[in-house]
Amino acid sequence: MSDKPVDSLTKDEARAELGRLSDLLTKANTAYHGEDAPFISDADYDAAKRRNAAIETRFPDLKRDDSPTDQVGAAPSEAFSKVRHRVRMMSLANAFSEEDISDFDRQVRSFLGVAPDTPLAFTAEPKIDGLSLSLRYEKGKLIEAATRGDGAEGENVTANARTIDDIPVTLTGAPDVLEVRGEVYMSRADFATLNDRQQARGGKTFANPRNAAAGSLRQLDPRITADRPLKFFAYAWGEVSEPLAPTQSAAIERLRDLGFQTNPLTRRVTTPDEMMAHYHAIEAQRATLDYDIDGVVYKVDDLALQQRLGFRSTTPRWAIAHKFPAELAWTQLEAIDIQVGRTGALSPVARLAPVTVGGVVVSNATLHNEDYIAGRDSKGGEIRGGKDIRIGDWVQVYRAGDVIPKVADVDLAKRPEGTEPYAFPTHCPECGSKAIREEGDAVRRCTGGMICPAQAVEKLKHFVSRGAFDIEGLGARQIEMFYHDDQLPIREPADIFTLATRDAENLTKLRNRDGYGEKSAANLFAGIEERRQIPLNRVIFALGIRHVGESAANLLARHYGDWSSFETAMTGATPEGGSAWDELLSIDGIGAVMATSLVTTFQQENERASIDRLAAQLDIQPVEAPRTEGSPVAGKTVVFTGTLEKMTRAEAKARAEALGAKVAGSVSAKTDLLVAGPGAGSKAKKAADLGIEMVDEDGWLDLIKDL
DNA sequence: GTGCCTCGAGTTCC
DNA sequence: CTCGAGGCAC
Repeated sequence: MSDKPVDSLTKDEARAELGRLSDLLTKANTAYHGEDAPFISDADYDAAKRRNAAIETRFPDLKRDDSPTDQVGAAPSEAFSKVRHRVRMMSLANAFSEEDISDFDRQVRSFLGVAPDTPLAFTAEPKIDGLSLSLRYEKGKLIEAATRGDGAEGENVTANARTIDDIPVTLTGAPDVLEVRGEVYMSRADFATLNDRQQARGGKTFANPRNAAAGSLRQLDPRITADRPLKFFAYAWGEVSEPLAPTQSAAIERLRDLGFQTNPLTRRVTTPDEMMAHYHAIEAQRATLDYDIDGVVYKVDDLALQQRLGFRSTTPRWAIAHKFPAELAWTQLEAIDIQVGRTGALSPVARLAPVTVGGVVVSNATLHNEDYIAGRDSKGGEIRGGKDIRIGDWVQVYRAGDVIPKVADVDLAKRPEGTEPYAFPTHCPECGSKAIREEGDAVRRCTGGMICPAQAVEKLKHFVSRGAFDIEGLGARQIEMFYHDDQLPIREPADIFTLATRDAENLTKLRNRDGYGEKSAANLFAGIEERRQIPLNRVIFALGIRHVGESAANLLARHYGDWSSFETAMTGATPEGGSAWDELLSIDGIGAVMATSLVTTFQQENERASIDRLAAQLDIQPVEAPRTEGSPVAGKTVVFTGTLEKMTRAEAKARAEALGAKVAGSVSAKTDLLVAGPGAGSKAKKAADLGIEMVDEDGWLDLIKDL
């Protein structure tokens, strides 16, 4: 790229350079998105893009049809290809107190049926404050490295991972398939040196070692990553073709033997007291370590037990992270703003004088709700000793779980004179409708419904969000823009699917707008078109009905199967009762509150009409109950009774559900199978009366043994 | 009725 | 990530 100042370019030079820049940026984009090695750095990419824009501003008539300025979503941060994890990368549940730790020990024992006095081993290791990485080795060769991402899908950073010294490129004596997981981090000393160097060069400095490690790993140019002093500790694994060892501690040793760095402060402990002792020992060393840690992780040592314990929706039952107390900071509360959510909830947000806490500058913090500001909890009890929060107050903030800033305390001694308790608004700041608090509800909600623009926009954002329609090129920012657009508005979900038709009829085309070009407009329309065909569960979730999230939407979709059955059921049911209502409540996981929310939504004329307009635009795919391949209990209703000797209730239930069965608590005509252990009483008798199939615990295990 | 366990909703920062 | 609420087992 030429260095000649934009101001002094002749028109011919400008035309030629726009061509070169367009070519360069297009190639760079392709390289980022595809398999090719990226060939220019973040900084060069940005510089080229800025120069391109500057030239276009000076010579608007030279702007090309394929101008890189119009390529929406080509930001470098979206540049890595996606990798689906074959074994999910879970997060960990957190513990903050000794009590949480003994709860964890108790829960594990009760799930497994291990008596309190029987020793149960755990590993305890420091929790490194970096970013997790999964390394896939096949036949001893590193073939792929991926970040955690959302746990299911991460980013491919293989080229960058290869440059890290602690990550072996080949392994000897490893299983054919081995996914090693661990933490990429930067030592404190290296972080300080890097920041000095960056500063000297006029580059950007990082707020903390964690950000520096994250920023370095996600460089588009692996040569930059190679230049950054990243390190890696291995502490877990994903897919393996053969077991590494019978225990967690032995598996970690095996990883060390294979050539990985493992943390030297890892210990084996057997009681909550020992866990606490090791926690305090590590905490005492924290300041002298050369890397940041934010707690201690405990894992059940025996891998067979880990497998029995299994997973909750996002976390394993066999591990927990014991976090160090959060860092605190004092600052002044400048204002309280009210945000309106998609359900109309009025949420107060604290605007703070910027303050550094936990290595990050914080200027906003959540204030939860009315009661939290007033110093009351939801049951009318006191929090912060009953101290209320006022504008102008000095407040103590911390980052809960090291992420979300919260206001913890108020310094009454520094309270300015003449302050008043904060008067929570009784009307929606966005639409002026009355905001009311229902009996027993902690939040105040705007009653404006679809009239309220804030609610409408938030609902639309939810509609296009990840678990819902997830339309490429139509994110929160675009929704905001289209909602306020007079030429081509999106005011309700159905409008999204008429966008292309309306654009075709309009005089001002989307492709001629700021921020859009021929290509990006076409991409958006294609992205929308792609989602016209969509599974029922996503549609139900996308509607954004209160209390109906992803999980409830799945249950409903599975139960009703197709859109017309679902809609007929929702419009036919009334909270007063009747067969449609009873059927709704019979779904495991759907209670009266969810049912009422669903039914009242479909009863409101305007909501109903809006939903109908949407459905008319879509090709909604039916959802089949998950056919668990070859499972003899798929779709069956199973009841466990009596004493189970080889597994606990919770375990039996989790296992049965994983095989597609529904587990009920009591025997009824709908029960398909009763698993009766010794001491089975009335349930066994009732099952016999109803002629329901019965097996004992061994019979059950035999039934599912091949799965 | 009480006490788990999960899910849903709202939120921050880079 | 956290809090509150919903659902369900005991």
